[in-house]
Amino acid sequence: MSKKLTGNQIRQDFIDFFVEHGHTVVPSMSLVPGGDSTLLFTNSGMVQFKDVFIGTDKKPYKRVVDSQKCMRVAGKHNDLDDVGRDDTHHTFFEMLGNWSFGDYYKKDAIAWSWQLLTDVWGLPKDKIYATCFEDDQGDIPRDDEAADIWKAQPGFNPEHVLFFGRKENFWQMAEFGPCGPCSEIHLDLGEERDNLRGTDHICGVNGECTRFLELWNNVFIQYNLFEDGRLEPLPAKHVDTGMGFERIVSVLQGVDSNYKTDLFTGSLDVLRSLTGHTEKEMLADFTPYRVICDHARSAAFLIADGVVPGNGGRNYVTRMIIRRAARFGTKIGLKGPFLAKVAEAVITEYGDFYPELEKNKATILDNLTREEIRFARTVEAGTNHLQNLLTNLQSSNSLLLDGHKAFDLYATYGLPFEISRDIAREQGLDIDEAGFSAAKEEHSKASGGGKAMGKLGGGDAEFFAGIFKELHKNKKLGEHGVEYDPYTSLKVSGEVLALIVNGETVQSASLDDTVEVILPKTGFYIESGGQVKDEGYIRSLPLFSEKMGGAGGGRGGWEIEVTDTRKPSAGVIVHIGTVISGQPKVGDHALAEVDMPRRHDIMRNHTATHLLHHALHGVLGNSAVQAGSLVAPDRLRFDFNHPDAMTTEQIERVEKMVNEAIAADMPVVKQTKSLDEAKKEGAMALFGEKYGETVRTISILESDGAKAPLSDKTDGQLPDSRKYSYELCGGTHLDRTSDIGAFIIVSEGSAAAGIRRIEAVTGRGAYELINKRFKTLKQTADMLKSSVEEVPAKVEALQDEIADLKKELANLRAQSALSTFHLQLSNLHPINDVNVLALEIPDSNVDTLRMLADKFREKYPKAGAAVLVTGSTVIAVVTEDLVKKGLKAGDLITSIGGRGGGRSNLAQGSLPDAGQVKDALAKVVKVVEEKVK
RNA sequence: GGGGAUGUAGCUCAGUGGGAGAGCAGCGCGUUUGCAACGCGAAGGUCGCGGGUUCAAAUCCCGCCAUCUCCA
Repeated sequence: MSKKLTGNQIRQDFIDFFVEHGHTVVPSMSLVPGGDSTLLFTNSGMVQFKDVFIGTDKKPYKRVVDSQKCMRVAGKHNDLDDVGRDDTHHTFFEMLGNWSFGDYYKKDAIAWSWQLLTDVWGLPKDKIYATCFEDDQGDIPRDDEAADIWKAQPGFNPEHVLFFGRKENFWQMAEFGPCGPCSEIHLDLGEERDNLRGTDHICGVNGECTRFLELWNNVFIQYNLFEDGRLEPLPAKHVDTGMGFERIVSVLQGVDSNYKTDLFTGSLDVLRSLTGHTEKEMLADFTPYRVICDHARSAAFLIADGVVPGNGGRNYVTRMIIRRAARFGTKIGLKGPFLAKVAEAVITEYGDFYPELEKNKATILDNLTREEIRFARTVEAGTNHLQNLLTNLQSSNSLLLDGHKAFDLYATYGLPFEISRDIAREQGLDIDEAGFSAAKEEHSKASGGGKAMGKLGGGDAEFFAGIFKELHKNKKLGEHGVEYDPYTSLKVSGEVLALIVNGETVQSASLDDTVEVILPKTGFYIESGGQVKDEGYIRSLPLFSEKMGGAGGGRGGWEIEVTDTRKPSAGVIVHIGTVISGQPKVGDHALAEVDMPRRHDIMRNHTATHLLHHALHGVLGNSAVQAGSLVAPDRLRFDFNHPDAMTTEQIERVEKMVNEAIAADMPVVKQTKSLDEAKKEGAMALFGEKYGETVRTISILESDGAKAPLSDKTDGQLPDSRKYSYELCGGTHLDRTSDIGAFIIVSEGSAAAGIRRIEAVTGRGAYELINKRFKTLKQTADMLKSSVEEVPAKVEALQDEIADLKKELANLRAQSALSTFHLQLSNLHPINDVNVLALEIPDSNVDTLRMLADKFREKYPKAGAAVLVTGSTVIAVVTEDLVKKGLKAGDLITSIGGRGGGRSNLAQGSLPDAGQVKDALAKVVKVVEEKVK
């Protein structure tokens, strides 16, 4: 520990050490776990190897070393509010790990841990403790093997082996399945690091204070736990280790806080330059600094992995993290967006090891600033609402703001509780915190707190794994199981290996049965990467004899219509369909044929999707990355990160670019190569997608090489031409872009906050759309008696004409109404000193009647009453002095047989029977006479 | 995925079933001018979209869309 290592060196030391011991370096998987819907974020190193331990995935290597990005933020207890209040917790952290998949075991794992910690990094041997497993329930044997290995390490104090029970030292992934004992390495940091010094507490390994630090966990996966409680040794034993990167860095740099390591120095310096605090001032109120640095780091990594702030799921977590950081920023006097500056420091610190940060720098900074601005707006609007509430509170002589109301501010207007409380307290008021919590609880329940997981049970997988084992044993299937080739084998013949009806294996199926069929090989595409599954047919083939009237036609011939294809378990692919003729039997020879026209439509849409993706980058910039995709036969849907709606002009440019690429007849080249190589060449990979070691790449080439390869190749050089688009993709694609035919964007809209969605059609779909639209247009042109080109001008002229006519008509009607009205007005004879007018004005409307009513009142500000009718609409107006005498306008309407009401001096309604207008009007005079008598 | 809120003039918003408004911006005219402002006038609206209830809907109910927001 003489010279101080940097964080980056420490990470590299770890990796180098295990590479020297034969490990392969594997890059961290994305924070968004691919193919695992049960997990919000990658939360430990083992996530990307989970399937290896379960046995459904195999890797080409047996020893691996990595540093895995992890997020722990939305667990059972939402501990986000606690992160940053102490020196060890983070939302984002790195987990260093070395792995053995059925290769080395406890002996090497422990010895290497010891060597790395003591020889390479020089930690004091007498301060290191190791815990081993001893079952507190007495069922599982004590892990003496590990304990003995520890005691044999040179310089290790044998008394430092301690035994703990299931809670501390037994690891299981789930209720059942692979599991095993683990051995943790703890470090005694010395008495001075005991935060509970002088109090009565357990001071030891797994104790209560901070003196002993858990550094590294070595998990030894050696058992398989069955549902009946049976524990069987696994044939292949694994090692899974994890060391908290930030912890080891703090130890090796001799600091008492993760936040005092050089991992955070850059961020803290930026922050201090913004606040103007000295280091001493900063440490005196360290929490805001810790929160901001931690959250800025998390947000930067999340956005780099495509998780932009939003209002649902992972995106929501990103938003909460950013907003919490922004809130703590105001606590140390920061005004306006500042997180982008902190994130820049994060990118500088981590960019070398995690190139995705550098690559997405602009997106990261932009998203942070946008979210801060959005948050500021939300807080301002929320504060206005709060102020209204507080003002009401003060005028009602109350001091405590109702908790439900405060929660409403939070849940509906997004104003954080702390901000509400601070503002209230500034005004000598407070908020009912208990009521707030109660409301929160209610809300949490109302929005589906106890929602169950998806239907993805493990039972299916076990059932099919059993079938696979059986078929493998009988040499019907190789060790890789059913051969899957959706690219070149669209017609495949083979023996029916298994039939499953109603969840049970059967020897034969009958007409109309829904059946699952396993064949040795298939070309049916399994839904993946947005591309939908294939449909098609499986038909019986005559086995030995010559053809008997074609496939499915002969005696014993049968046919199954395939509607779905799935991979329920490693090595097994099932075709799901309905028997539409005959009786399929296990052992029959069959031909599986993909519905080719449908598949061809899908391929057009998939290749077009890649062209669209590229065009979006060209028009909107590289931050417009894919956020979701659907490739169906009749349409394609593409979601991508973009903050604003696209303009019509942008949409047109994108559409044009894609169609130009189609017209250019570009070759589409499919290759398989190593993930590393593809990434190095700059192939676009998708967030949240799980890739194996070898990947399939789709390149669309800008210019046509003379002998461009047109089908899958596993080696060889591409012709010397630039790549127009280059993506990792397992989907099926055309050989040339011209095969797409045409590409039309049908709609552009919003899919979620910050995510836009484009829907488009190609090929046949595009033709149908064009045809339909053209027909409509032609029809319109015919109706307008114009050419298609002249339609817009014609319609515009028509609209203008209609508007003019409408105005003119309205004027004429008003004039005519006015003249009728004036005529009557001048002939008015007062009855009992009241000027009564009852008048029908044909072809008028409410607005005109009102206007006339006003004129009436102008002329007779006193002692006037009028009823005006047009069609079934009636308006009554009465001057104030008469209202006081008891004549209300609404009553006037009802008393002449109408329905309606309004204000006392002006009412509006209708006469139910249009034929009775004259009678109704005749009544007016009588009613008025009656009332004002 | 679920709960809540919002959608009215170019912008910020008011308008709790009966005459669509204010402030700012923009336009015209005028006064004044050190900067600037002030006065007057006109214009600008499918009240998000679609149904329903009602004599009558910006307003009430239902559905959809969009935006904001919380929860999982």
